[in-house]
Amino acid sequence: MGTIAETDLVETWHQVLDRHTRVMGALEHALAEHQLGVSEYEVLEALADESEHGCRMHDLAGSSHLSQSALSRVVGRLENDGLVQRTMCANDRRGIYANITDQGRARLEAARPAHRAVLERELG
Amino acid sequence: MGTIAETDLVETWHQVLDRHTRVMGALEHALAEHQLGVSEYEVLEALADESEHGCRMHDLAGSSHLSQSALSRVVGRLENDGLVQRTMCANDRRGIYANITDQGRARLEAARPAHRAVLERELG
DNA sequence: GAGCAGTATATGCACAGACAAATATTTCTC
DNA sequence: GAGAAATATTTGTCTGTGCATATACTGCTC
Repeated sequence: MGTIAETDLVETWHQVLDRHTRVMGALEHALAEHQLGVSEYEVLEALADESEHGCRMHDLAGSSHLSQSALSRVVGRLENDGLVQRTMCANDRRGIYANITDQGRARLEAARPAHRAVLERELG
Repeated sequence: MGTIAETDLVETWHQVLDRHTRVMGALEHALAEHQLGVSEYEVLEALADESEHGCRMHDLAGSSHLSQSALSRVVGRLENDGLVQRTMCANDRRGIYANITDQGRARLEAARPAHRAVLERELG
């Protein structure tokens, strides 16, 4: 019995891995046509749901599956592309708010159907 | 209705991502104490289930979630560590068989409980 | 059997990500 | 209020991965 449960567990994990790899690959491919990486899309998605003043980097890192340094670089790329703007926080001058720009919102909305289509095809 | 289904789909994907990140991180941490990466462990695991003569690189790449080049490097590392041996195939001299060594089998068995424990804790 | 398409593997290159350290600012403590 | 501990962010560095390419070999076609 113990052996069977163990085997099932490993099998479950392999299935998770397979699904992750498959969906991730398809997303990368689909988003590339919109000049977006998967991480970039996710950050834009998170920022679009935020209120006016944007979101602190720290909180953004918490809600993404990225490390703080990785997030910093993703936002850096997005800022270079004009999709996000970084502004210093007045209260706490350590903090930095990331705001999605109109251009960022437009890019996100342009890519959203392709993103959704992949999830429907791969997970539905 | 369409909107609700769409939201669920994105949420499902985020859950998959979260779970993947969480388990992956825990596995990396647990296997590090056995001087093994997640990919290295998976390849050893696959080779241990193989018959005597090992497995062709090509087939191994197919059964892993890695690209062909990534697999080549993983096996290279494992060979450097003495856990795997590469032998040319006599019939088809393009082909290369990867065999797990006794040392590789020992390392795998040493790490297996930790691997299983993580899966039980994170997926069970 | 010479050449050519197909297959198996390894390598050059570029890039994204993690960890640790550096920098800047706040908050706590005395 | 001065210094110390804590927090937020960026950057240096290293590693693993994918794509494209190079190399080696097979099998087909003529």
